[in-house]
Amino acid sequence: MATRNTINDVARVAGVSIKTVSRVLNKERYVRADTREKVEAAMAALAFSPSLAARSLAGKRSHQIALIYDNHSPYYIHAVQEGVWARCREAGVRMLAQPADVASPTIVAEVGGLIDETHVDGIILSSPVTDCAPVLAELERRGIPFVRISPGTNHALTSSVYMDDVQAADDMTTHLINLGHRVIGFIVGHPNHMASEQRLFGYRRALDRAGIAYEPGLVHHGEFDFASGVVAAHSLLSYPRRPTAIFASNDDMAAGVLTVAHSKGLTLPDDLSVAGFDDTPLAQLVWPPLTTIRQPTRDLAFAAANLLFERVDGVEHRRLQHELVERASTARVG
Amino acid sequence: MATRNTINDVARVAGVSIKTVSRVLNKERYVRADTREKVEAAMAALAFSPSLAARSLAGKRSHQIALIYDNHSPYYIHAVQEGVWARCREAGVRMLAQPADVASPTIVAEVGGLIDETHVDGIILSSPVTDCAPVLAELERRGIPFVRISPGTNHALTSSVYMDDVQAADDMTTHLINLGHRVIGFIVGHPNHMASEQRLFGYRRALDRAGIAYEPGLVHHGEFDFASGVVAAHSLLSYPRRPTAIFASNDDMAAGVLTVAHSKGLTLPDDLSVAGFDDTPLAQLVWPPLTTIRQPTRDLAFAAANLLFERVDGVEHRRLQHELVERASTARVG
DNA sequence: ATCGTTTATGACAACGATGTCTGAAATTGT
DNA sequence: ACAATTTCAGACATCGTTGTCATAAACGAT
Repeated sequence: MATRNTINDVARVAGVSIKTVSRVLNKERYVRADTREKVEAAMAALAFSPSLAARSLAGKRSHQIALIYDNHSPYYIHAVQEGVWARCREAGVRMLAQPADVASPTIVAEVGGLIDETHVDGIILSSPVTDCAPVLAELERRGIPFVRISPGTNHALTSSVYMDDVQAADDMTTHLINLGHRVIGFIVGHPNHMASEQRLFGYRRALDRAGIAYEPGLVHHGEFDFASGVVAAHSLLSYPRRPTAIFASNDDMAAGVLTVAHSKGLTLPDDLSVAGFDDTPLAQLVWPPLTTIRQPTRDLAFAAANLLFERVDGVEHRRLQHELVERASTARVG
Repeated sequence: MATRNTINDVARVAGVSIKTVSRVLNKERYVRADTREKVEAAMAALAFSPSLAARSLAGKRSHQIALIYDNHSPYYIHAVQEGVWARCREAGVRMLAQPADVASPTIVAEVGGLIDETHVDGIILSSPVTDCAPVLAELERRGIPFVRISPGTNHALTSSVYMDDVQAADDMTTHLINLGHRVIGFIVGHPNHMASEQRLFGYRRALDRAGIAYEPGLVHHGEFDFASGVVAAHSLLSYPRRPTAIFASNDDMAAGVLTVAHSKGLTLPDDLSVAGFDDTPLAQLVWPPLTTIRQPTRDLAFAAANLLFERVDGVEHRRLQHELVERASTARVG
């Protein structure tokens, strides 16, 4: 078992001091071009990778950041991890993916422990941890930089990246109205997620503008999962004023609606239009493929990491565009 | 910004030396009960979390392991991460989730760099990295412990956890035969994954046993994704001897079959039975819900981490049971 | 009572980098 | 040509733990 190559080995091979190797490694000034080349050649020859442990212990940076999430959609988490990871890779920084539970009383201790143990240079929060007040307070107290992906509250607090959930839900509702629908069911998302309220608000705003009265019986509460979509769909489809379209706050719940519709023998989309939200891969795997809102999750995550590395002074917010993707699950009202 | 609490602070508060704190932390012998209690009280009072960087630098262990994957199914990755993470949490070890690309020429350097940078104590490989020969050779060379989840080759090499893919595919095929199907299409998985061959083998074995001739035209090659399922389904459904059932090697491809069937106006499952494999959440989100093989992915991952922590002498293999889950996508032949 | 063994604790070096400081060499201005 | 400045490179302390070794206290056997 070969013993690890250290900065000392590189220094010896290159014929310089370890400090000079360190300078090359960190791209510091005051290294002559030919010296740098010698060192780089030595590093390549030894396949040298510096110990993160030693670097974070001695230096001010750990070259690691953490991504904290508590989200039960594998597709969403996957996209977020992918985006953050891609940016970290460019920056030569390691990403620690850390699941959490916003409902747990120990979440603050866990986040604090993570920071103390790993010395991470910064943190990225994804929904709903973005709006977990105790966690935010703890991060503020420690003065550790962090960026939030799609936060719902305290926008002034820190940098964040987001999309306009209100406008997106408005867009979709308007789209359904333009297809002639007047009785439109809506399934709200998980109460932990601030986006849920915002999407509901967008739905109401579009109805208002079109002069359609808001009808509480057409709105059901779900939890962003398939099962709650099924439950909500059953209620909505047995409501006296049966909707001609159902807009679910995410794709999983929309899939639940499709299943109920199929099991009742409805022909889609003629008997019922169904719309989702997020444009996860699932939207294209179901039948009929879902008309939905493309949420640029991967790009939001990438942008969040970018913002963290830029260390912009003060607070900066970046909004990314959503897009309505029309597929076969919606049609002009029959 | 509070400065980090160190082992020195704990030692001062508890009135002992730092070495004694270290002993308590690592559950070493030779600490009197009352001393241990004093130290533990001090640690709790200071909310002390030891620096992983210092621990891995000074000690032989880093309290970190890496999970390396190259898999394009978010559901699969999610389940694997969950399982490994749960076991790590129990063990007080951090999990580094590391995407990789088995087709990349730099994969060995990346894995080596990961090990050198992070000093990980062990590694868990998931398919198809499990069968990436250069990576396996590098890990062997370094003598770092590793466990593989569902490897396809070199079973003698290291410990692993797996399920019986051949038997599972045989079970499903037999199930379809028992429902009266005689013309059964099969969609093979991604060529990178050894499981693909094994599932094909199980399909053929079941046909043989039932005395049904193997017909190459009924077998199409896919890549474990929805799109390739669609392509394969189109071919199969226009084959002269049109199959009454199609068995896809995973759920995503099965979803592709469903979509093609729906778009051709077939009534499911009466006109066509469809079976999947894996029992990812997707299986229940599509219509009709898929009859599939439940692969205990999360438990396999948990067991893999367990095996790694146990450091069993030599090589150990653990097989977990699969299960045929019958849902509405399969029916007796019409 | 004495000795040997086990238990319990601490002093100090070491891990592999970076930060700080110091001084030599190269460059610039006059 | 000389002083002042900037550039370049190394010596050494340091980060927060664990490993090794030394030693004191407690215990058991004679």
